[in-house]
Amino acid sequence: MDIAHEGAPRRLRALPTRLVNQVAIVADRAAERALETTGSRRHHYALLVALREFGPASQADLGRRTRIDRSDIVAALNDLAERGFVERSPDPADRRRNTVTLTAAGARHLAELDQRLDGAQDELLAALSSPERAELVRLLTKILDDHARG
Amino acid sequence: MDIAHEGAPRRLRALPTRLVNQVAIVADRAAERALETTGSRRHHYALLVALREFGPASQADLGRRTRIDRSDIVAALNDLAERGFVERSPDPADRRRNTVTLTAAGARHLAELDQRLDGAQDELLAALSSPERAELVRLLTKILDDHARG
DNA sequence: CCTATTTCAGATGGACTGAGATAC
DNA sequence: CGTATCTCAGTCAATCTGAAATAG
Repeated sequence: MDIAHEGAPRRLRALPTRLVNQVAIVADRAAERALETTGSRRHHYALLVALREFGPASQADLGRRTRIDRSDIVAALNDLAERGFVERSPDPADRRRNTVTLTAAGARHLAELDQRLDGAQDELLAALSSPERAELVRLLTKILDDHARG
Repeated sequence: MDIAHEGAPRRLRALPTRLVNQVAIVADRAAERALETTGSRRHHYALLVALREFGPASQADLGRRTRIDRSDIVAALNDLAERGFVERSPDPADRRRNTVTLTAAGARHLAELDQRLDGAQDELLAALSSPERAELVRLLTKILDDHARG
């Protein structure tokens, strides 16, 4: 028999660092489950989204946009390129860089992931009203913007 | 040069599962840094808090209270027992169980961790007002309570 | 000379699984 | 018998570090 979150110590229930950590576990599980059958993970999704929104970019740029580590970018792009969802080509203007481009197949794959992840959001936030969801997003964004300036 | 969170794709900035995940990274780092010199980590802290709040408990109970996996409980309690912060004794009423007890040294150590973690909360939530912090805790708790019932 | 980009090899900590031994 | 507890061994995805090769 499982004890619900109400069974946790008061101190832990009121500790924001812990609270955020626990909600992230639930959130990550929901996102993982949503992507389960797609062959993609959160990193792949974030990279595809960045390419759709900003157009072709270098790997270093993608890392800054998504906050994914340079080294994990390499691995995720290898996967995506193998499946034909992105293409890597050398940047003639700066030969250290790869220009990464979203393919048509990649855009279609991304649309599918979008839908599945919308479902994961609803699952995570089922207990919250629309204004509550908006407020949560606002507060989390405020925290993140504050720390990204550090 | 690092791009702030404002530089992230709009879709990602508005995606709660992602947002929570990113804030959790910041939160975990703050908590880790706060505990850095203490020889304890988040698991140790959660276990000590549970023992203080509920008194002596079996390892299975501690796992339910803290949502730490049975197997990670074993490792964390090994550490704490080695340092004299908890004691394990067989439960005479049910000989499958260990009764885990907080020692005086453990309580002193816990008081130190409490203080350090208070600092980590302020660091994480620096950008939020008091009512905003309370609202964030309320919303996160609501999500967690909702999912703990699944 | 120093910095930036891509890549690889690996460390680390956390969440989790499976199985065995023991006891209810 | 089936179930619960404790323990160990080990998997897994994600975060992150260090260093090499190349190029600005």
